[in-house]
Amino acid sequence: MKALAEPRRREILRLVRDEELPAGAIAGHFAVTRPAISQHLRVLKEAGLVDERRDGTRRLYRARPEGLAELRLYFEQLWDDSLERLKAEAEAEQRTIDALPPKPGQPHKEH
Amino acid sequence: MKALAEPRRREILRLVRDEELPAGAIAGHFAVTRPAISQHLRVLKEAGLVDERRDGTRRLYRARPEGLAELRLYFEQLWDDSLERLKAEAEAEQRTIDALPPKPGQPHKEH
DNA sequence: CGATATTGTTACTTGCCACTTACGTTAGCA
DNA sequence: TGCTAACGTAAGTGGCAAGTAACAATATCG
Repeated sequence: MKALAEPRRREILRLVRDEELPAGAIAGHFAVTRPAISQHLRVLKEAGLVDERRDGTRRLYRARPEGLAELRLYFEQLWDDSLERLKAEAEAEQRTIDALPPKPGQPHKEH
Repeated sequence: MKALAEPRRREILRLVRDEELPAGAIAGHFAVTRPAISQHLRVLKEAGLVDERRDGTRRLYRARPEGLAELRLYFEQLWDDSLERLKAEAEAEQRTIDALPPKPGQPHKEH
């Protein structure tokens, strides 16, 4: 998640999304030095967002679809949970109201 | 996107995901001071991820589902494009192979 | 084996961000 | 009209992260 916070890393990820690219070619697309791109690639690799393959002295990078899918799932779950919980909570509250007619204060709802 | 990079902000967002909470109650869940939480809330508000509502001296915060949906859409698009492009590329390569039967070396796929 | 090319790694500097302390603001109440 | 409570805001500090320069590692070619 933190790996995607950096705009440059998102650009890199978009570059290697379709085709496998060597580190030098990736660095050629930006106005920063190769070491900077190399570090970005390491962050992306550790985050599971890109795959590295060695070919001679070069290293080819490509986006890892599973990593993207994982992030997508995270947001989907956050969103769906929001709807589900809202519904479940409304129902539970309704049951509480039905069960305790004269009680004025809600006992749970803690933190 | 950068707003979600901070773990504490993700926690805050999860807290106000279901129920509306005043700033003090939110700060009570963490070991940091209220001003820190206040700043986090401002970032989340500017990112369109939470809504603020004033009630007397208090300010109530709640997650904004549209903000989450937008982020989810971003990842979905990134993922879907990845699949589409991968398929299109595979088909294009297949056509290339079909078109040049006696050529020993692949013209593209440069390395 | 020596020379070159491609890349990663380390040490360092710079800039941003999270946090705290102190102060300002607004609403409710005696 | 004061007094308090619940916030936000401003200024300052510490730490992490991005970038650069110099160095190290590995493979290819003569």
